[in-house]
Amino acid sequence: MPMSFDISPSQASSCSHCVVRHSGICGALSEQQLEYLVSHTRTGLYSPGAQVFGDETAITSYASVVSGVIKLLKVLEDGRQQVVGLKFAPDFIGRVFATDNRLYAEAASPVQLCHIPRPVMERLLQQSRPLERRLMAEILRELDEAREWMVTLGQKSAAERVASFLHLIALHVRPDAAGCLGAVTYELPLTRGDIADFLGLSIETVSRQLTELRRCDIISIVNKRQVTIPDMVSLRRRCG
Amino acid sequence: MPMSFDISPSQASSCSHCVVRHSGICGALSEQQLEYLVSHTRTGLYSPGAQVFGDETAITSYASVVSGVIKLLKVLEDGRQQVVGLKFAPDFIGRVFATDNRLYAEAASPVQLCHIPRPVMERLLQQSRPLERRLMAEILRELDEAREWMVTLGQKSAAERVASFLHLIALHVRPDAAGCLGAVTYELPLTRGDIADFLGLSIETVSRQLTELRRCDIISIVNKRQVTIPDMVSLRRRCG
DNA sequence: CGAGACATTGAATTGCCTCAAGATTAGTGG
DNA sequence: CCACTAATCTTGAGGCAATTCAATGTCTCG
Repeated sequence: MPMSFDISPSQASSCSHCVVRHSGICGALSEQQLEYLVSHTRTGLYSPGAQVFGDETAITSYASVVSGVIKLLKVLEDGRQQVVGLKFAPDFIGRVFATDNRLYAEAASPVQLCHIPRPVMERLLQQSRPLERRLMAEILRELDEAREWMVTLGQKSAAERVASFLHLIALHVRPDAAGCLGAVTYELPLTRGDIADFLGLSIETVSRQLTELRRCDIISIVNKRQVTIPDMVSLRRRCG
Repeated sequence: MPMSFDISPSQASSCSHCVVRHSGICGALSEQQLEYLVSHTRTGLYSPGAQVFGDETAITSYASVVSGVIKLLKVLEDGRQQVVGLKFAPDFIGRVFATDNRLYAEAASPVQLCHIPRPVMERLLQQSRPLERRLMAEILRELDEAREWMVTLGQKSAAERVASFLHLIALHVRPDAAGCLGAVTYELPLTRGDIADFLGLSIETVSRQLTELRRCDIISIVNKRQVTIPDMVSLRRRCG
């Protein structure tokens, strides 16, 4: 089992101007459906490490990330764990058309979620084909990302993995950064331990590779978390 | 680029009793829709190593596996490649709702496919919500499998990876083998090289681990390919 | 200020890869 | 039918990258 701080989410009452309105799946809904959804939504706040969904538990609700980062992880009996996905706002979380979860969802940073009760989501999915399409698009993107990451896990060296991770986060923060010439700066949403679990490396190796990248002026880091990438092209060259 | 033997598929005319009728996605269609589909289907035969779909090429058709095994793989500039998925009958192949491929699809064993032209598939998807649901279910399963495999690639030792691979194939051949007491025998659909690319290991390491499993009587192998697993439980214990 | 979590750095170990040489199999043509 | 070649697989020896173990450094918060 992953470390579970068991911080129960602060439950707020339904928020009419919840960010879910602007989120991924909600552009697919009519005014009326959106009204229905929002009136059945609950906001949850989670501290880093708090468990949002459990493995092998019944699915009672889905969620949409309002802010922060969620890590999806799988755990082996002996405690080894692998982060198999990261969820940023406005991603949707949950296995639709299934009855139970197959992984843990944990807050990586402070997270705000909009919880959607399962029956509500199922009713909307039944009604709205655009919603189903939107969801399908998101799942296909998840599949692409998972396969991309399989290449990193299976083929790349530690140095390349760490570079690929920094690159991945940069693209999430600044989606147009791919061809961007200017510097990109962001706050790392994961601890070294989380990064290690994501990359299939040890904490020490992650740390060493970050140091090496800093030594080569590919990145600079202040306060352990604030990352600046002066040149995305140089970083990309290190991704393998 | 992966080795491309460029064996062009033998094109047969549309086959009225093509196995596509019994395949995964086709149970979701009406008689009329099935008729429409089958009349626009072409059979293709591929030899091991032959490319079915290319990376970064336009999507002109989808396919359904009739027999044999397809490997989906991603390739880095320097030639390293990672198998990111295996497709067995009656799996569906292709990125729906997208315009271009993001990976290579290659025959691992001799393969028979049913090709479905893109416009045909899109029209059916537009018409049939059950088909869309069926496809969604298959994509969700692919996502589950990809994440399961990420754990293997990121966390497991070479010995555990090889055991996990043999276990995976066993479950495909005999889906009920999970709790099965009897022996399971099958023909390996992949070469040592393919297995290595799937597991993120070298060919030599795969070979050594197979030898080791044989030495411990977890498996027996005849003619390099014919694998027998006398006890699935023992094998599972080695999967980590 | 002190405690605890998180991160960095070093030294020693090990698991897997690389390189290299044989063994086995399948396919080919004399 | 059998030698010959090419491809695939196995096995061994040595090297290296990443892990493990251990110690130190840094930040946060009561």
